[in-house]
Amino acid sequence: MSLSRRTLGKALTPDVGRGIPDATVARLPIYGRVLTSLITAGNSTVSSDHLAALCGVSPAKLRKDLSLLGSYGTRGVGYDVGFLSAQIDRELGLSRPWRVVIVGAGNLGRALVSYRGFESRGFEIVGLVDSHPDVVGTRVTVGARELLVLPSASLEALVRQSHAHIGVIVTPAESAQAVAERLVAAGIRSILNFAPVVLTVPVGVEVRKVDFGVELQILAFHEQRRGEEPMSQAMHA
Amino acid sequence: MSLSRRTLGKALTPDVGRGIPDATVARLPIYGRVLTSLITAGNSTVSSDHLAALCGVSPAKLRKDLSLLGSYGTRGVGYDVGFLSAQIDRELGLSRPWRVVIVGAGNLGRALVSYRGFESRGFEIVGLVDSHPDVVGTRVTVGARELLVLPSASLEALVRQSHAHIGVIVTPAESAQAVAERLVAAGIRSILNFAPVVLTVPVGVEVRKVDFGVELQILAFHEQRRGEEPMSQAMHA
DNA sequence: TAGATTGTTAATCGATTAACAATC
DNA sequence: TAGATTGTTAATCGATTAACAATC
Repeated sequence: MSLSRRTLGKALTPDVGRGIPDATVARLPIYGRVLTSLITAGNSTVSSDHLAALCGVSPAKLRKDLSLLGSYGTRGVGYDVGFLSAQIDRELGLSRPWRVVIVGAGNLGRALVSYRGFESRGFEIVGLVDSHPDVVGTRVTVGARELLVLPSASLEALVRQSHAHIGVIVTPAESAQAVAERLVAAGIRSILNFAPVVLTVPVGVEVRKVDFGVELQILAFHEQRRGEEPMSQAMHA
Repeated sequence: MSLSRRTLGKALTPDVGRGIPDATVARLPIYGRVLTSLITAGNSTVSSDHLAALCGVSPAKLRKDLSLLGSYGTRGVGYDVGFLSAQIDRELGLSRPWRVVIVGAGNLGRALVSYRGFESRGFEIVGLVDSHPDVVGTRVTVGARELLVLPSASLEALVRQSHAHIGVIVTPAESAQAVAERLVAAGIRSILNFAPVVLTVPVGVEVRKVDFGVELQILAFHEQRRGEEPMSQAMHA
């Protein structure tokens, strides 16, 4: 009973499976975005040195990461940006649409709805719910479309009818766990959690967490550490 | 991450000679938040098993992490939640106030301003700027206070006069790099970047990045992988 | 003492890096 | 060919884990 349920699942499998390491997966979206901007800029090929610099990683790491997807480069030449971009998108699953439900229409929820990066990457926001009567029934514009804020009670129906894949929790901390349970019960197995709580979910459900407070605290830590140490080299504005 | 092996022979200061590992630092805010909720709930002590379960990590990892801060537990008993919480806050630098400037007063910028988790953790938002004439001059409420949206031109003055430590960039991708450069020139050395771009900053400036798109793409990856594998191994609840 | 739980060790696992042979 | 750059190797580094002696 002391162990979290989540940690139990991965013990016995003899990893012959050729999965991409998590650290690499976490970098693929960055490579993808930079490649997109290179395509827009009209480049046709790019070397690992150049791409790595644009992505803020070392060339060795970049080549290692890309080699895990396959041999998509040309020695002496570099990578075809369009082709590589397509391979990364395919690997990440961006070549098919993913339907997203957003729970919570506060400031942050509305900011997410109007965030252009979703639609442009193939994510479709199929619904937005909120429990606050003042907010229910109002509209939020998403690009060309308009989204109606639905009452909290219709969450399950929304998930089922839209066949949503991903639930985004943007509620206060107090309601997040209950929302997560309702999402899972309705069939959702991927959750993006913005509430400052650790969610407990059944094995097989994937939760990712975004917490501005945590990021700020880590910055504060480094700021403090810097103040403690005598300034060495560094700094040239 | 320069490391200075300097011996300030203080009895109560734990041996932090080579610094807390990044992976541990990233978890400290989570431990801190859970401890805060335990304090609120009236608990006085907690075991590593229990705390680990609440934080979603393994007990071994938790004890290892905490042992890097010092020996703050009692064998056979556990940890005093108040004391441990204070040690983590001190380690993270939360026992002193940090002043934050927010650049960009769009949906997301305003969501951040009204995010309670900042003030409650000792961060003070000292200013909010935006380049859009329609937005400049409007007000945003932060808890009890009200924040006036300042014009972009006053960014440098704001940073200097408030002695801000941290800059938060919530602008569109196009303007983010320019804003970063202005922040750094004005003396900021810690940046939290919400714009979907990789920022280039001088050595000594710390940048952390939050990107919802990246998180969603990683979820999509796992969702796809799950669909591909005929759940043979991998899953047993 | 007997039971509980920490702090630490040593082994393992995974990720990063430098170097270079392969090859365009 | 000569120069450029990938893909891969092997070494290193860092993080995780299981186990248990220390000790409350």
